Amino acid sequence: MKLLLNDFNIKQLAESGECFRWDKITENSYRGVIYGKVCEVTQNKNEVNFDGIDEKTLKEYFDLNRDYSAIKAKYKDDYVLNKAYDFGYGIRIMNQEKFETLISFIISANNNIPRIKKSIEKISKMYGEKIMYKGSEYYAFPTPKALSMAILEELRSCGVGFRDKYILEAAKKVANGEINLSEISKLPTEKCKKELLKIKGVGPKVADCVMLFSMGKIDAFPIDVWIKRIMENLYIKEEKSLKEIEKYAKEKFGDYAGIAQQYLFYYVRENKIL
DNA sequence: TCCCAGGACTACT
DNA sequence: AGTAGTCCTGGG
Repeated sequence: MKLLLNDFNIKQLAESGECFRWDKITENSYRGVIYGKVCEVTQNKNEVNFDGIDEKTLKEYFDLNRDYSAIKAKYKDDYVLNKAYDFGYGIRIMNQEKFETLISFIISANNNIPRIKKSIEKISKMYGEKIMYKGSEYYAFPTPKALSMAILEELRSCGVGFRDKYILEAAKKVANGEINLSEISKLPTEKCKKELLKIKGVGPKVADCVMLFSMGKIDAFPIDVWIKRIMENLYIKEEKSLKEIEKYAKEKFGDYAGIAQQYLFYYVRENKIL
């Protein structure tokens, strides 16, 4: 299926750090394992070809119904943000699967992106279903039930380290219904966050990432070390606590704080500024 | 060898 | 309420 898209760049998305299951195939094509299927995206300028996934799912996953240019235009007086928008052109806030996002960001704590990706691949291979695509094997991210039956030592062998117990506990809670992620996602952002924080291994940053990248809560503003640095150095001009930075960001960026966050993050990280 | 990585938990005030 | 110390792991 071919679509003409503005504000879409699969390369930027795949490397943005909000998703972990996209890999480069050629210079302009990427493959991702999403919603239990393999999706191949080939892009030439604004002409984007999708294979493997239906249009409805794609529009949901890539947030294609949102007008990013209109949102960016609201902040045209913000010099830093505009630099970030230009640099990260094509980044969007995706709607990924909730359970996968929860586990992925539990793994992300005090970790780095290459290792996070490696761990998720291993977990999928060990507990997920095999998918064949163009003659290659891929593995879907496991269901809560499948992952809840994992053995701790096995999980540890996926390179997740001390997070093994958090992953297993979270999977069990989702599998037995103690936590219902889709119900939680219907709550307003602050209440939703409160529920997510009940899960061990989920702190403020991870909860915000889960809400932003899988629950459509684009006002969520995850604060990692990079975002802390950029906010303190380029906006607030002094050191602040995480709570104060969050308050400042939500006042400054409003309902679209999460979108601003994602561009700012990509901008500072890729340029290694600050 | 030590240090760090998109934090969170624990154990203290 | 707020804050040091500690934590798997592997790449530099």
